[in-house]
Amino acid sequence: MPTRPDLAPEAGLSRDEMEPLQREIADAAVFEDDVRFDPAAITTPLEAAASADDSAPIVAGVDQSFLDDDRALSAVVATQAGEVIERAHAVTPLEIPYIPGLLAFREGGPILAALAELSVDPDLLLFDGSGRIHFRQAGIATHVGVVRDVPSVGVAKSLLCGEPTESTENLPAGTRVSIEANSRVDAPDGTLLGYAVQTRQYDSPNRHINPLYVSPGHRVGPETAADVVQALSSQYKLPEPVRLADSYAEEAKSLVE
DNA sequence: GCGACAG
DNA sequence: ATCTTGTCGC
Repeated sequence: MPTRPDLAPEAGLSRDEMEPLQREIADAAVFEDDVRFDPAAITTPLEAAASADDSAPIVAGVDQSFLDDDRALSAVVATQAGEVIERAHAVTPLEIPYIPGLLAFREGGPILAALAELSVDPDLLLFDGSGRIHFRQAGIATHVGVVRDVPSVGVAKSLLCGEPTESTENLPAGTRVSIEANSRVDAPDGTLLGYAVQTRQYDSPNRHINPLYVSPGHRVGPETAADVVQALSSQYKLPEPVRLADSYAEEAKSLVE
């Protein structure tokens, strides 16, 4: 499967050009497993401690922080068998504001720049944001996954669109609820877009934690996407590579001016 | 016109 | 996303 630099998310396009481009992305995307590694081999440090795998899949988390009103810092943290093997970041100017549905055009440039700084090549990319759970089935995880032709997963903290098939209030840890397409999504009603995944939950009856909204980016099906996120979320709500990218995005600010 | 809306 | 006080629970 080829990379698609021609479909890169460029800020500078008009809105009337962005949306058709997203439909092309969705057409090029593969929303089922097409990976060259064993998803079951993705582990957390503790589980992997026994064997310091050189052959374990490389999973990278990606996240952004902001320096000004007009510069983004994108951070990538690559992990293997639960250990950090490389970190990279890039600072680029922000060209457009945040618009729901068009996030990839705001943050895609910085992300591609940070990925270019990475020397290892990841087997799987985890993004802070949606994949197929998107109006045109082309969230930032899908867009970057297709452009780079790397398996990817979207991990969002809130739901952009789509409809949970049952209540997602106070789900027990380890459970998931289907998210299906509704009228706001460019797919037949009822299409499985992803899952609300409860990676952590409090024991107490009052306070509770909201689920993550996990969806295929590219070359990963919804079940595998949810499985991988659960496998990588041991101690905290967010999967470890995303959490690490989150804190590195903050930490790397001091390395800039 | 009104509501919904990742980061 | 970012800012920031207050509150809950272990």
